Amino acid sequence: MTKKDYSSLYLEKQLCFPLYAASRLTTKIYEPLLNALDITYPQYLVLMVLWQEEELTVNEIGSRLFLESNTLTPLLKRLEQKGLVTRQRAAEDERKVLISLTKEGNALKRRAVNIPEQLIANFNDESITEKEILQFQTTLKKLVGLLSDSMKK
Amino acid sequence: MTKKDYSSLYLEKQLCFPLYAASRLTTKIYEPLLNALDITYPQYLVLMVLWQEEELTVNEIGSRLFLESNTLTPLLKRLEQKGLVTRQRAAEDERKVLISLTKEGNALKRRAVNIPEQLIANFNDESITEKEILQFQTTLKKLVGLLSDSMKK
DNA sequence: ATTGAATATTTAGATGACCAAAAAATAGAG
DNA sequence: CTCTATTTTTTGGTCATCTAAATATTCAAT
Repeated sequence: MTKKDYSSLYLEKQLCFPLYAASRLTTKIYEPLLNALDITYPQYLVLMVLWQEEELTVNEIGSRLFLESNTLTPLLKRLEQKGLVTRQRAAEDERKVLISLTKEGNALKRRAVNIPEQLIANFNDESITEKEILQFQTTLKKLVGLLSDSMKK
Repeated sequence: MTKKDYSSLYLEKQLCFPLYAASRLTTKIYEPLLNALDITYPQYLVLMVLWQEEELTVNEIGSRLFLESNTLTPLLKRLEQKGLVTRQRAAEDERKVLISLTKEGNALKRRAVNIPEQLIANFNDESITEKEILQFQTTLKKLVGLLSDSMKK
């Protein structure tokens, strides 16, 4: 009786677990900076989309973040309550809900603009080179593209 | 009046957003396979830890997955309800709760062992080479190590 | 015009992740 | 030995994510 090889099930061998861990840990790193703006990380993502495009429907925001409208609806309501966005049915097609930045939502952009550099400042670590990070980012984006394509099927 | 540069806030420039997207998308890819075993992705992670170590305290599981006990407690209760693990106070230190696999929990390992290869089979894509994935995995692990170190401070 | 399919959003219910605080047990200092 | 501090887990509350189902609007075909 030979023992079966279960090494494929080791956490260290998998890609998915470190992705899951890295995602949660990076979100945590953002937290103190986002607390200062009184927003959460997913809310920050939605705002980043809107800072680029001003007015979008719920689904349009979702397609950029790979989120469905049922996740976004309550999140957007919270952003509306904070006075950062408005939600109104589109006149030309009342199925759609247009999300727009308020003046306050737009103003928050100026307070957020320093966040990326503040994070990078925490990471002047010699063990990972700039070049390695860029390569990593390239593969990561490819991976996201592949995964999202394979979801559509 | 010159316009401020907000390009640092573009989603594409950041590392955190694609990590977040990749994590969620990979979890989704696992879903149909895990549904067949009647477990969720975080439950699968806990089981993978236990398949390697048989019996651990709540905190010991948490340290491997970067999760706190307040996240694990309800999750472990659900695994207990499914009959996959047992939870009992340690005799030598009754503050600790020992989590052990049941016979069923151990048996599930045999049904899970094919999951990794089934996933890889979906990904015979030419746009990413094996070598690139290995490099990616290396950097990802380094990143997780850095992030978790920086949390401890 | 009316019916039926497709599209867009919302709601409901379950799980999970996080913080803060409480509860329970142990360890340590005097 | 007792009191306080520490460790470990649980509880309660909020937000986020997912599936499935409900609602409302638009479009297409007859």
